[in-house]
Amino acid sequence: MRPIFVSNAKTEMVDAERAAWSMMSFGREQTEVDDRVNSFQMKTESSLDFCHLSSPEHCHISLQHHGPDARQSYGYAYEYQLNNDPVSSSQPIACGIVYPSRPVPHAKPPTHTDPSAVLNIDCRVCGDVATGFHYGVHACEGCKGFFRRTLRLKLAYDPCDLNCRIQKKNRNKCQYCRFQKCLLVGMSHDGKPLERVKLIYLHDNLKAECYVA
Amino acid sequence: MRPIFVSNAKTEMVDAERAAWSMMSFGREQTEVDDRVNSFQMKTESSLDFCHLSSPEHCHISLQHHGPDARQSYGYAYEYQLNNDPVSSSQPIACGIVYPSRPVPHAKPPTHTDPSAVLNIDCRVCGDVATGFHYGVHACEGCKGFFRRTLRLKLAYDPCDLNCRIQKKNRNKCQYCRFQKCLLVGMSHDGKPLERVKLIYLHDNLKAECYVA
DNA sequence: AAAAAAGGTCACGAGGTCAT
DNA sequence: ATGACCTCGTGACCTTTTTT
Repeated sequence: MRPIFVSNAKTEMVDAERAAWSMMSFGREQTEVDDRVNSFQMKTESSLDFCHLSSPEHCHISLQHHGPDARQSYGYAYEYQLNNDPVSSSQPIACGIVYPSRPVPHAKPPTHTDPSAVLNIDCRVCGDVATGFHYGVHACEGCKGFFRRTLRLKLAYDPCDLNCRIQKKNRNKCQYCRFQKCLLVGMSHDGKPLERVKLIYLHDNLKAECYVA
Repeated sequence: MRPIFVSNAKTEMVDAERAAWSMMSFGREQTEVDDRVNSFQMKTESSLDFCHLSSPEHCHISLQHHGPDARQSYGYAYEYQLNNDPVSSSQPIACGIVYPSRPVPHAKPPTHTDPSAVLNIDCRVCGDVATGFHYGVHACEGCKGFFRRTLRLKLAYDPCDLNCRIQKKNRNKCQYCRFQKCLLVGMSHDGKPLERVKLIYLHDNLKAECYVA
């Protein structure tokens, strides 16, 4: 767990009015990294723009390379903290994923059927493996389809006040609570819940997509 | 029943922590095979990674091709044994299905209503023809319905300590032992017992999905 | 042109039905 | 009570549209 500092990264605010970012401290959770990632760490070890976040939360970042040898998973997790107070410390925030913004040339593009290409990030609704950023949040194919069907067919489910915990193995047990969870984590048909999402370009082909969870 | 050995297969552990596989011996139950399958047998006639299995059981593997002529069923059953002890012998385990990892283009996938497409797999409870993967195991319509009713109506059966052998022709004779058998082979209301599933890549487009039941 | 996300498809299995 | 048959929600996989 060697803490590093990231700064001077090129950032793109998805919702500039609301968010501003503060100093981040990273804690590496995994020891194995490849050369490119090490160099990324070298280059980014400086200081980020300050930002505010309405509801700071714990944060995980997962790194992934889709290089020529993508079959060896490079995924590993970061934790970092942002401060609402630009000067002082320690309210942890946001959750996201870091991945190359575009694949290395000659690298086989990852496909759905290629197990090595799976994002190392969980579906925010049920915890299954997320296949992408769907309706504003990282979600698995199941929750993506469920949300799409619900809106498209204007489905209404039997109300439930048990606030069921939605997990992969039981996500089909309570449609009402599953849909509530979809809304809770920010799924929206009108595009990304922009005020919660922010992109950080950490390195040439490494991009962080962070959001408040 | 010509026994073959499979090894050096690329494996993907669904639950790497739990399972490790041992030497497998296959016994062909059907004599008619097409060229591709013969070549598969040639190529894979070597030795598998060793593994442990918590509860070894009898095992069936069914091969299936979804080739251009998928309407002719290529399904046939394998029996094989795995050993917990990598060196010596004979505790049979696991049950699975082998199929191409991706369908051949233009091949019509088999459908439910197509009689030729019926899985050549036995119900793990009574040995009748399985109609699918129900409650986590391959089961016939009868045992599927029986298990569903038992849970849904919370039925309790007269205890029996005879450990009755459940077969198609006598499966309705002892409800208690039938339900015990359902549980024994791993039937579960919570969906597939995923932690028990393992994929083995036997050949380019042949994949085995094995589970301990 | 390429990547990502939205949207469509359909085999599959859970659960219901009802003649037996 | 059983089980053959049925309906329908699900989600893996695919195509289309949008974004970069």
